[in-house]
Amino acid sequence: MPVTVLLVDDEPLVRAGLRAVLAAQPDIEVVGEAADGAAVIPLVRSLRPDVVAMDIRMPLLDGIEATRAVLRTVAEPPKILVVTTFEDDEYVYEALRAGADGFLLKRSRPEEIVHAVRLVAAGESLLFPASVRQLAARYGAGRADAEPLAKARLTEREAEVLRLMARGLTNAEIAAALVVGAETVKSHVSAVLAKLGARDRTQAVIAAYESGFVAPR
Amino acid sequence: MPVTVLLVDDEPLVRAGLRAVLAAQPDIEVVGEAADGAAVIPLVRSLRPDVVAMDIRMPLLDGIEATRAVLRTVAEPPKILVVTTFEDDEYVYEALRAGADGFLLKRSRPEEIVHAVRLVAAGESLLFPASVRQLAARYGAGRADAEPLAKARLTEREAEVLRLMARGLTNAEIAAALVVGAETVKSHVSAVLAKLGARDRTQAVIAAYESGFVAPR
DNA sequence: AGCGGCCTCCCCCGCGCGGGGGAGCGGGTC
DNA sequence: GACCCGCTCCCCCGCGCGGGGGAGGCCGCT
Repeated sequence: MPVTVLLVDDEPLVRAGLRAVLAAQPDIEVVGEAADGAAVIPLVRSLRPDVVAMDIRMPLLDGIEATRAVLRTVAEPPKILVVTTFEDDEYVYEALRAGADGFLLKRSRPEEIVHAVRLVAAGESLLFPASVRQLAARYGAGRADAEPLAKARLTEREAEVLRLMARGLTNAEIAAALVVGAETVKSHVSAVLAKLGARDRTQAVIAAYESGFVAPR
Repeated sequence: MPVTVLLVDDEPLVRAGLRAVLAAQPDIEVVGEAADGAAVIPLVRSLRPDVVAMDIRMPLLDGIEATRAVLRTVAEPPKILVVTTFEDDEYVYEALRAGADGFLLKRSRPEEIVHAVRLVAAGESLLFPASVRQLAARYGAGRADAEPLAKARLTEREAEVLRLMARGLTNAEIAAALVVGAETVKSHVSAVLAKLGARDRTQAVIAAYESGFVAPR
């Protein structure tokens, strides 16, 4: 019986890479993919994978929150293997605290990736913070640009407001649609902008499209 | 004769993803890989690829320097397709100044990646994902969705302004980017809004996404 | 019972935005 | 030459937007 894996990453290219690397192994089977953290829980329920390879920086629900959500809501949770780049160093520990079973650098060689999946599937735990620090130190002398959508844990109401923003509605129209006051909408909009790292509603809508939160028709 | 491609990225996962996406095409052949910019030149000399898919952020020699080096030292240089994670203006312009033939976001969908490789191999140069979509919409099976913008018939300058609007820039920033006055940008924005039937810049950006004028993901 | 998160609503305030006009200039067409 | 069009820049003006605060009610967790 092969190890079944669910891939969760917002970049199709990374998913394709993981799939190519893992599917080449006879004892590993990729059973599904997700592009954001919000889609993980239903997929885990229906596919019941042994391992979830989870990116940290993702739209809608980041890997840390998604890890917490899976471990909190699923009866027999899969092993969580956090897949990260060096920029996410700070978040690695948070992910491990959230209950992740191990982490993996995207820079890893294919053999290491395969090895990591096998190990966590077998119940081993991968903790190599030293190597992460090394890599972070080596490459970290670069930009400090943000991860706008990663920390974006929108509440239900905020997500609803963002959807309406992404349909071109003004605050007043959103208020009418949701049957609340205009000031309330302003509060939600401000919260959305802050969480997305957007300067104005236009940038928020762009982020919504870019992250796949809303899809062009 | 298939298009031959050399993959240059420091992350094996990204290389595997590109390879998986490109190798699935009968008319594209991945002839080699490199993990840093320094290894590119000898590989280009020996493999003579049609296209080099080049990451920007790499150890030893970044993609921009590697691009310059290849174009400076190789007799019949390949097309350089810069593959980048962030839609970062400075890097993009720097890469294009260095002689790159186009750039591609890692967030792009597989079809867009394949399309981009084919286009640069054919001698087309793609400056922005938007132009990729435009070309795709023009040659590919035209969707009815593309009509609002097709009918709008934006002038070149207006299209440029819309592109920058769709990247979240304010009027002042657009003015700075285009090296014109703020009042000029206002005029163009007004013209764009009128032609798109948009009430504000947010609706204009939505129309840009919905029509495929700019590409998500 | 306390605490924190979420949703709701309110104030003031600055400013970017968009509409309404107008105008000069170069290039192309007729 | 007359004409149109695209690009450029300018004026005034109203208003939606977003930031800065604050506040009360509800719920779930501890």
